[in-house]
Amino acid sequence: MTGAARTTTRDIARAAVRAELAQVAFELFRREGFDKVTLDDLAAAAGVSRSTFLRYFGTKEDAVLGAFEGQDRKVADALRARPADEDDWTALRRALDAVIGRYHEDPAGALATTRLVYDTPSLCARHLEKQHSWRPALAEALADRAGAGGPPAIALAVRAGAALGCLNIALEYWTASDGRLDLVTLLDEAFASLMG
Amino acid sequence: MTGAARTTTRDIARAAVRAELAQVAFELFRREGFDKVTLDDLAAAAGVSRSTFLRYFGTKEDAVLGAFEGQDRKVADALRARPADEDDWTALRRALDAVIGRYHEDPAGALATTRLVYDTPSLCARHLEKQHSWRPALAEALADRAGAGGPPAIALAVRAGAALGCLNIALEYWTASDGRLDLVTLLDEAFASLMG
DNA sequence: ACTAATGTGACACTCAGTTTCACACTGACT
DNA sequence: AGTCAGTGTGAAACTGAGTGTCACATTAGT
Repeated sequence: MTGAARTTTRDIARAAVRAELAQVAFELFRREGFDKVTLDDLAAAAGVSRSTFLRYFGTKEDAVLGAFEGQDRKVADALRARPADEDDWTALRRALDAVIGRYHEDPAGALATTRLVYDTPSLCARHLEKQHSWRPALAEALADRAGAGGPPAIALAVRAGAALGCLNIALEYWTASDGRLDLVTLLDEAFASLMG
Repeated sequence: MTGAARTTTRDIARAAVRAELAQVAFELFRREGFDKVTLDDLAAAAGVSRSTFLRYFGTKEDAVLGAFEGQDRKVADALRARPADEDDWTALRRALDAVIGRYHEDPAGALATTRLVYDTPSLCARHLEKQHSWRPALAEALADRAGAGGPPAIALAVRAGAALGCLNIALEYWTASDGRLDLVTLLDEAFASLMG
């Protein structure tokens, strides 16, 4: 039974190749535009075959959106780590800090990625689709925090969804300002707009 | 100059054909599953050529999602029609009544459509993408209501987004309950969860 | 009745994504 | 050392969505 999820040397090499491919793809997309670049172009630029490229990323979009992978779990974990007596809104707001860290570490890269995603319809669509699954994950984390006897499930879903909406809108404004506005401030403002 | 947007006899015929094609497509999708049905199947079933089908609906998805077309404008108009002194949340909640009317008129059909969209990934993605453009439209309507000196744009965007989130979640729970739960109640509950 | 605009079908084409097969490499076991 | 299974890669054929072009028919306007 070798099926256990052990991290082997091979996995590390795989991850490195994957990162390299994503990098090459991203630069090509930025230079030529996502839609103008074909899978053949990508494969040629990366020095692999079309087959190989598609084995690393099931779709062209995933070569870009892989950057966002695992963020849902990160936020959900951060949410579960918040003190149990904290109200949902504060906990959600704090949990989102786990995600916006990225944007402070590499603002230029994050800005470029966000731009590419926002103004490429197919990327935007896929991104929304993936984010759609974040909401149930956050709602579940909220339920874990609240334990039995907390608010009904629909309330938790609404709050999780609203928090994610705040994140998206804050990112939108941040991107529109070329990263000049402060993301933390924007996110706080967004959350504040939900009240009253 | 015949370019003016006059409704001609042709337009009426076109709309009828469009509705007919959508109907045929919908039944085929429900019976066989969206992904199993090819454009050729659709064309054959509808008795037109593949070209013609694609002229009526730019994509396979649009044959289903055309049912939702114009809802954004309907909600935005309803929003603008609300009294100016009403608070944003109440106005948004009331404006959404313009949309859920459909679900009361033909619950079975609405349920079937919603189901099909929700559990077909490509349809779900396109739907989310289209709904994405509703938010700015609603935010603009809120801005019109508030006039100058109202809340900042980001606040209106957040509220519009949250309201749409409520709609989606209410619809989700309604669908999950096979239409047995009351949609209006669900929507009220959703809005209530935003407060406190 | 003539003409111009428009709807339709046929066809060729590009590209994404799937599947299949063959080949090369690596690591383990004898 | 030599076989053997597992795995990554490349080549190729295939399906299906969507685009573009062209010819033909129908219909509206004069």
